[in-house]
This record gives sequence, C-alpha cells and structure tokens, in this order.
Amino acid sequence: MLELAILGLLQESPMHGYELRKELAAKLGAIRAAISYGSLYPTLRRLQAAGWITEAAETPATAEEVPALTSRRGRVVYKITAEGKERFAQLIAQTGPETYDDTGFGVHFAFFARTDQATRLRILEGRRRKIEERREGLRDVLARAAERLDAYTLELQRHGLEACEREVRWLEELIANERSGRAPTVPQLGTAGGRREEFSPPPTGESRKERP
Amino acid sequence: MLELAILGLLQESPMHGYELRKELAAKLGAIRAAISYGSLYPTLRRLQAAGWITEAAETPATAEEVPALTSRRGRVVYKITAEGKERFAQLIAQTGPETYDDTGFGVHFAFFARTDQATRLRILEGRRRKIEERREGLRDVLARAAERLDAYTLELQRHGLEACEREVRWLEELIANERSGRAPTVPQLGTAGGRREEFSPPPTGESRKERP
DNA sequence: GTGCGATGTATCGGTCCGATACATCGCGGC
DNA sequence: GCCGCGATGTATCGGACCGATACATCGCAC
Repeated sequence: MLELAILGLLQESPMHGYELRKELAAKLGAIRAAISYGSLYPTLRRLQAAGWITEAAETPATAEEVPALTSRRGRVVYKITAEGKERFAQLIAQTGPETYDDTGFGVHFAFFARTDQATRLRILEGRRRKIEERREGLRDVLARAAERLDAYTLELQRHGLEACEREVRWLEELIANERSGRAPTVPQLGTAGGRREEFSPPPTGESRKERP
Repeated sequence: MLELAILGLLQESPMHGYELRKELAAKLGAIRAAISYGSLYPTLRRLQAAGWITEAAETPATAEEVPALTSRRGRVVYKITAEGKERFAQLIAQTGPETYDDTGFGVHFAFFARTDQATRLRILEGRRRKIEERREGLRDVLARAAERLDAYTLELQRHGLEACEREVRWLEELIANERSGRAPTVPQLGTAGGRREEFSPPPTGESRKERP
C-alpha cells in the first residue's frame, strides 16, 4: 500500500521523505494518520533498489566542495523512473482482497484520477460488496446475539452499522456516477466542509498541476 | 490492544483460541475484522508465560489413557487468573495516546461495562478531542488546498469530514449521557438495525451472563 | 464409506508503527 | 550578538499485527 502511495505521489512531482509524508497526510487524511518514518524510509530504499525511483541530487547549480567534517548531509529528493510508472500502473489496476479494506480502498480511491473507468467501477463495487458483508454481520449480531451483549457493546455495533449503511449509500452514488459516463454531480449530502461545488473528475490522464 | 481484548473476554468465561476469535469478531465487528491467528496464538502464549492466564484442561471427567500415536491434541481452553484480572483492570484504566485511535478506542469502549464512570468519561472526551483534530485537519485541506487536489481526492476528504462530524455528535451524546449520572436514553439517531430500545448501561461491576 | 465444510492449533515472513536519536535552519527575545 | 526552540530533515530498532499456509479432527450429507 505504501509503495503504491509513494509511487503515485512521486508521479506528481519529485519529493524528499519529509515532504512525501506531509503530502501523504494531506491526500489520505480522511483515511489514516500520517505514515511513520519507520515505514517510509525503508520503503524508499526498497523502491530505489528495485529501480522504481532514483535519487535526484539537490542543488544542481553551484556544487562547491565544502571539504568534509560535518559535510551537510542535506535532503534526498526522489523521482520516479519509467519503470516506476509502469509499476504504478500495474499496482493501481490489479485488485486483490486488500484493495477493499479501509486503507487499501482509500489509497486506490485517492488515485482514481489516474485510474481508468473500468477499474474504478470494479473497485467501487468490490468495496461496496465488502461493506455490505460487514453490515450483514452487524445486523446478525444485533438481531441474534443482542441479549448476550451489554448496552455499550450494543451501542458500538449500532453506530458501526449506521456507518456501514452510510458508506454503502455513498458508494452507490459514486457507482451511479461512474456508470453514467462523464461524471455528473454528486447531490449535496450534508453540510460538511462548507460550500460544495461540482464533482467532476478530470479526464483520467495527466497531473493537473506541476508544483511551482 | 489484543492483550486487553483477550483478558476482557476471558473474564466473561474460559475459552479456547478459536472461540476467542469468534467472540472477538462479534464484540468488535464494528471496529475491525477478525483477529489473525498469527497474532492470537503467540499472544496467548505470552499471556500464559506472564501468568495472566492458565490452561484449563479439557475433559475433566473421564481422562482415559489413549496410549500415544496421534494422541488427540484437542483444544486448549484458557482461563484468566487473579493476576490477569488485576492486569485487565490496570490496562482498562490507563489511557495513553493509543487509547484514542480507532482500534484502541473500540476495544476500550467494548469493555465500558467493566470500566468505572470517570474513566469512561475520560476516554470519550479524549476520543472526541482526537476526532475533532482530524476534523479540523480535513477542513483545512478542503479550505486551503482544494485547488491542488483532484475531484476524487476532494470527495474522499469530504466524506471523511462528514464521518468525523457524525462521530463527534455521537460522542457528545454519549458524554452527556455519562455526565447525567445513571445513563438515560440515547435519542433515536437513525433507522439502523431496526427497533431501538433503551440505552442503559448495567451497573459497572459484574458480567451479565455466564455462558451456559 | 467418503468427501467436504466447520472446527481447531500452529508457524513464518512481511508490513507498518512508535519511540528514539541526531543534525540543521530560521527567527524572536533578551 | 547569541541563545533557545520549533520546524525541517534523515535514520534505525523492537514490537504488534496480518495473510498465507500447513495440518489434523469431527459431523454429516450423499
């Protein structure tokens, strides 16, 4: 998952580790907390060893030789390689069970702008199926085992069930959107986040903005 | 977290691993998928080594000696020890940062029936604070970085923000409940799970039902 | 009688996290 | 002028947990 996320972000622009972590937090803030450095740096090394990314040396212009002795380590900027882009395309299109868990789905969804429509549909439907299963499980417990559980546990289940129902509805709308060809507007669902405009995904191809 | 969950469940009745996993799935189904055996069995061993749990031999009555050669391994039933109960009480009352993440909060909440009111309140408020922070983070991204992100990523954030707002409201109600002394009714929030009755937690002490 | 799904215990490699360490940079306060 | 301190930045280590896999038994339908 981390591998996919890093490759996806580096496709938008070269970055160093710290920056990657921040961008990741911004892009996936709805899904999970910031990634740990204990995962990030080893993964960067792994990706580099595999040839998916390379170091892009800092300060390309004046590289004067400050002899040695605390030699200014400086930050390490990574950029994606051609092979890395292929790898990303492969990872983003291939769906396994882990594609539908919370984190996996979140990461895939965050890169939907770089995903073809058929794959988007497949992922949304897989996710819906998974959430529906969870929902049924909760309904069962609530209906069949309620007397075995205390009021707090019950309340937890009830809250979880409601979240499932809500997510299924959300997914239904997204799926309907995808099916109807060029994505129309998602109806206003709530007050969340102030003014809500359009929901029209960009044509699947390019990055929308190079960094300054 | 697993340690806490196991200790909590074994407090209700002795169980073997397989059973533990199923009960855990029922109790925490709203929070997370079933626990992996790759975590469960090593943890059981660790708890046993620490003296928090012990093996309670199966088939206590007729223990005839089937000599050897495929000697019927049979299931291993664990029960909690007095030290284990102390350990549970300590774990349930002590709150760290991990108490407020999704899994940590879920496990603590699931054992609220065995938690004193002051601790319940502390945990609910800590969780609320954490979700409020996540909410503010999402609002910031949505307000300040919206133009940098594609429509799908934005939609993900928006959905996440809505979930945060909803959870904060849920927590508010639970907190109000706790504060008002003996827990009153939580108002009907939605249609989830059919008929919704009372929400009155049992007196904090004992298990409500021994297994048959 | 036999195959098969549920029950049951167990291990292994891999991913990711949280704590920790350490170094530099810019800036405000004294 | 300089000192501290928060943000920036790279890095490692132990531990928690997962997913795949293996293997054995039980009950029951065919």
